[in-house]
Amino acid sequence: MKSNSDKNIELKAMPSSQANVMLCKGCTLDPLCHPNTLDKKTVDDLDSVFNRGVMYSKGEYIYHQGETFDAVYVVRSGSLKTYAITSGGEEQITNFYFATELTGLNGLNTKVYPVSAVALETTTVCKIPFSNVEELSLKLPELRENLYSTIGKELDSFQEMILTLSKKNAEERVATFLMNLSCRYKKRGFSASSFRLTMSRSEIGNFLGLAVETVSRVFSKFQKQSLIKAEGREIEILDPSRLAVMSGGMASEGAHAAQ
Amino acid sequence: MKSNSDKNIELKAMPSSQANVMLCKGCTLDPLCHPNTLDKKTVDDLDSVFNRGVMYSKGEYIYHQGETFDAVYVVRSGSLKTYAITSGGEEQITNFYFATELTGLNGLNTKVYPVSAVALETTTVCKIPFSNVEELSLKLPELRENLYSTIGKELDSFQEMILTLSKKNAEERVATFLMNLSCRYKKRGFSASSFRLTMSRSEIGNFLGLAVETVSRVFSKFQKQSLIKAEGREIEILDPSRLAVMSGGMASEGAHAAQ
DNA sequence: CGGCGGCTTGACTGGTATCAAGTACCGTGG
DNA sequence: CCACGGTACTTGATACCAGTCAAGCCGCCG
Repeated sequence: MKSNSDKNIELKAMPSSQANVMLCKGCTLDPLCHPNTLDKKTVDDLDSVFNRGVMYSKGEYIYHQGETFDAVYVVRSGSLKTYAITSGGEEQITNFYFATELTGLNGLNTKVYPVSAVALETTTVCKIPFSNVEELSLKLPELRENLYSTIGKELDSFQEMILTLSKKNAEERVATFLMNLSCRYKKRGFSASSFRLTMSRSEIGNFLGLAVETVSRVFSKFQKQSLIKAEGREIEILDPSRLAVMSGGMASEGAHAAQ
Repeated sequence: MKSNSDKNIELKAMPSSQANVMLCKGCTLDPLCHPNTLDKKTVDDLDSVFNRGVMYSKGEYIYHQGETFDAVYVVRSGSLKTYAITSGGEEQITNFYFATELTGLNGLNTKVYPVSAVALETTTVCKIPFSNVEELSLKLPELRENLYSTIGKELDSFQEMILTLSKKNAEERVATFLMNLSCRYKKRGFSASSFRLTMSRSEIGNFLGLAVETVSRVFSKFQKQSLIKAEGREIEILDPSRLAVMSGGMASEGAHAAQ
């Protein structure tokens, strides 16, 4: 019942300034949005440049694979997935992103987004033109530090994923995935043991390199073993420590998605 | 016969300044080493700070997993692998790096290298303290641009790897790997069709998430199909287009390791 | 010469994909 | 309100790819 949709409703009912303060707390690029070291004029400039808190419905695109890279996005509420279409025409999900996490950095190399980003539910994001990030990061060492750290987390996350895909079996992958979600929810002040998945079994399978049926079977098996309780997308982690062991002990830390 | 060891010998025989010029041409962080926009004093500073062209023998470590992150490294000749030791104590190779490629960026998040880097053959690298990269990137937009692009390539490379691991079978993985190497060698002015592997079958298997035996079998099969000729580590690509098709068409571009 | 590590090949096994069927759920429209 | 269709999910049966075990070859080095 810690679903983010509750959050969205709350958000809509609030004056936007208040919502900003609430959600930007702990945001990676907070200095960009609330630069207390900058003068009034600059702040006003920012306000006009940033697209703070644009709302997307489930299935709507934040950016498309192939589009020119010009901005990064901070998730303020909700969640999204990024995926690439392979030459074979299949979808490959590369990551999921939740509130406070930053997406879009992959465009850094080719200046074109190598993936598309789609909202998994009603989701709000802040669009931040990359030129501004660059420019401001020259002035604000704190922000620069955050940017590097965020990039590092994204790299870590991918490396962790490579490890998962090349060394772990189906059960270990699913356990890793659940522990990772649990960890990320906890960091955001939600329950670590009880949450609602915002993605389908099929999307989990795609992400983890498993068939839908396999994901489903593992969920069932975990349930029989009293590791979790799963009713549709509602998940309860009954035995976190045992699940952590199953995951190969690599579910912790800041892995998967930049915070 | 385009082996890098020839290169090393050549290098040693040359006056070091000349060697620098030759190898730094096309180097990602060239502006850091030859900053023509900076005054003489600064250049002298750089000379004292940078560790240009340190040589490592096969098996020697450039940096260790867990060490404090303080520098990035540009490979000048030879090659190296980076790997993490998992909680289960297994080795997971995360990438290979060749001349002109940059490694060490993964430490950006935790300020600690999440992997170890080991020379696969006689290898020279330039050690560049990250504080210098940061500092100079503030002054040199060109360098900053390069840095971002390099980071982006590393992200691309990992994403590509995730795709390979979660969607491709053994043959596609090996084909992808060979095409990728071919592409990278070509970019460096070596033959795209004929080269010597600097890593063992076992290391290829580890990297691709396959057993050694599987790698060996795929090499044999490719040979029977006249796709390649493989004599130990000496590889000749006989039918690049067919191999590219086998790889799932995703072997191209700047994927795998930052240039 | 013998030993050892890297590589190859064969036989067998097992985990996961695939195919197939059935159920539950949800939004839509009557 | 219910009927309907579609999607998401589950579960079972079967097939196959790749891992594991085992044996042998080759080249290198002590």
